[in-house]
Amino acid sequence: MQKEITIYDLAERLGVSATTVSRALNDNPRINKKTREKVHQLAKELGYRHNTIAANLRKQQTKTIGVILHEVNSYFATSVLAGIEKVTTPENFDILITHSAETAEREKANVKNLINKRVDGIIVSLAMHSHDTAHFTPLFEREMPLVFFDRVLQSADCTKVVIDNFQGGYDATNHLISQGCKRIAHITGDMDLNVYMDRFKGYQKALKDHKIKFNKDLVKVCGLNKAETTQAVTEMLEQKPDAFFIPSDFAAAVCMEILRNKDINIPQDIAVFGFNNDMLSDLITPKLSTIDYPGFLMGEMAAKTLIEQIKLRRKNKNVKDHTIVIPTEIILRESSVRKKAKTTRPHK
Amino acid sequence: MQKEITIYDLAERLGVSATTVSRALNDNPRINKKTREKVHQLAKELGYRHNTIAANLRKQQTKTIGVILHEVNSYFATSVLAGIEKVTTPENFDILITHSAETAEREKANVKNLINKRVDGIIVSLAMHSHDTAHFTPLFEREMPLVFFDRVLQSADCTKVVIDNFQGGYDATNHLISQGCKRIAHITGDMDLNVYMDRFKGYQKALKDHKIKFNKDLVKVCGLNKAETTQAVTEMLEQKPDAFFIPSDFAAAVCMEILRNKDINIPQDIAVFGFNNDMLSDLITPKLSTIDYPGFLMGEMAAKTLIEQIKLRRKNKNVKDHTIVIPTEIILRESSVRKKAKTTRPHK
DNA sequence: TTGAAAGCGCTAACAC
DNA sequence: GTGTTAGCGCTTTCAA
Repeated sequence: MQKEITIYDLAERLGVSATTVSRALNDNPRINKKTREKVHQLAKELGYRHNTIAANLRKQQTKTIGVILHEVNSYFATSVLAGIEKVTTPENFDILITHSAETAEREKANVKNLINKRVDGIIVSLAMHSHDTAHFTPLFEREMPLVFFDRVLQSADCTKVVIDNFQGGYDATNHLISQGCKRIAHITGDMDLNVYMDRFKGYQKALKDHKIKFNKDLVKVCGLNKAETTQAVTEMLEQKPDAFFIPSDFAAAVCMEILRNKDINIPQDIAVFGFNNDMLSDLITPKLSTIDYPGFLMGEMAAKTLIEQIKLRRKNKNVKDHTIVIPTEIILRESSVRKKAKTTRPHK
Repeated sequence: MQKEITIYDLAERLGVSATTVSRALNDNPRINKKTREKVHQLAKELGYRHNTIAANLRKQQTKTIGVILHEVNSYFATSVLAGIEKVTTPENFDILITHSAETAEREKANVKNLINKRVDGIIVSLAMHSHDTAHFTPLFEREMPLVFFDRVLQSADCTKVVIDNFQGGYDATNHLISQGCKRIAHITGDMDLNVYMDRFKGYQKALKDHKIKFNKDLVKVCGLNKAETTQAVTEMLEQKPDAFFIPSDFAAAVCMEILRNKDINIPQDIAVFGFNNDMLSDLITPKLSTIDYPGFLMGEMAAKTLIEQIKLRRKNKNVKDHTIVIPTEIILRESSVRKKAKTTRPHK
């Protein structure tokens, strides 16, 4: 390609200095209105494009927020992203999305990449398999503005945005019990992650509150993908459960398919309860009861807090860490409601 | 934060020049092995991080590919992304994902942003509403390596990766006819887009080949989101169709829900046919017949071609534009198969 | 209101 | 095998 036009090219043609051009382009108020217009005019004519790279290098800031997601392929992920965008766009921050495909290795590479790219701050949800979290220490050392959301680092001293997973697990289980379920199977994800651990605790608490003895044979941990869920559900059926509480709508849908193939009636024979209120929970038959997961709101809160941090940091002020807990909401649909009138609610 | 370590800091401490440090860090072969090791060692100790921005400015290349998607929230989109990543990762290209949320305005802003960020090339699928495509001309002027995929600019002289939408539309319609359907409703998206136009042409051709007269009352264009699809389907029912060919799995699923609510039997009363082979097509009941859309392969091809272009361009060689057509595959499931044994296939 | 000069951190041409 | 020097394109003092 022909070389890109620079501010020097503009300056030369207009007989002014590059400084003036730069100021004019940035609408600096102390530039003469006429000069400014001339500059803008010529810039447009010649197809000048601001070189973000050069500006970033000079300004030592990128106005970019790195986002590390564990996966991108879900309604939840896109909701979070939308929530983040809602607050970054008006603030003129760009976002750089990376995903770790649930592996610690990729997560590590992403952290490194984002540091090298000198993002101004990072929003992260942990990968399923990232037990060794040493790769985050460079961020702490740099005092990089950092917000964990959803799947958070329990130990770390940093800002977190989470939903009340305990309450969600409790509500789901409590509801299943109210429908007469007594052998509630719980197929869930890695308990090292706060989200699954807390939901599990909620499950246990609800059982306890209803004097149902906890039975560890009814609990199974797996990757919650199609293959592993299929296996877990199939094995679990030997325990003769009368309900499945699977805190992932996708995995719950997989479970429902298996039950259907075996001509098991949902919810009469076995009730099913998911988690997330994903798009598909409202499209499958019977519709899936679930816990609404306000991804948009989480993204919004995370971005808002992060930008605050970034601004404080620029002023060299101290950031105080805190945890934001977002309430959940139970969504009752056909897959779990045995009694009374159906209480169906549309997907938001 | 404390300032980041630079190659000058390393150079000073080691009593060598910055050049040497730079070379050592980049594993330049003409650097002494011992020197290289010392540099790497100290870099690690001090937590040195390569400054991508500075390097990019200097090298006049970013090793980054911009991707403009019309939306991110689909199995197709993530498949494409995965396909792109498969080829960019080994080539050490980063990808910068933007989405236009189906609006021309956002698309325009994204193009501008990617130019300002000086990406080395761009892969784009058009937004539904981007009729005015003037915002792409800066890319052509710059001879920016550019590949359109899926939703392409019909007019433009550039490389395109598409699937055989005509064949897909033909196969779907042909199949429905073979199942005895005669009044096949077609609810589809903006016909200015090649994808919908070509599927529509395939639909027409199949009708013609079976001597079924084309009836324009059975065709409706809408946004294919939940609200618009609901309205379109509801209105269409007045035409008493015996099949719906809706070239979007999501919209087809919405349609099926409406039919279910009206106690219309699928496929006996009305058959339904989608497009894309999305995740959900295999999870809903009855399972949705559809056309497999090889997103992963498309992403792969697009990225491969783009990187070729980028490399040619660096050598100042000419790029010749071409169109790559990827074949589709019909997936027959319960929603459309009335006769014979069920031919169900799992989602890939 | 404008300009000169310096520098962000890196790489590469050229010299030795 | 290593160093000197210049420069990528921009912003920002400081001075006028």
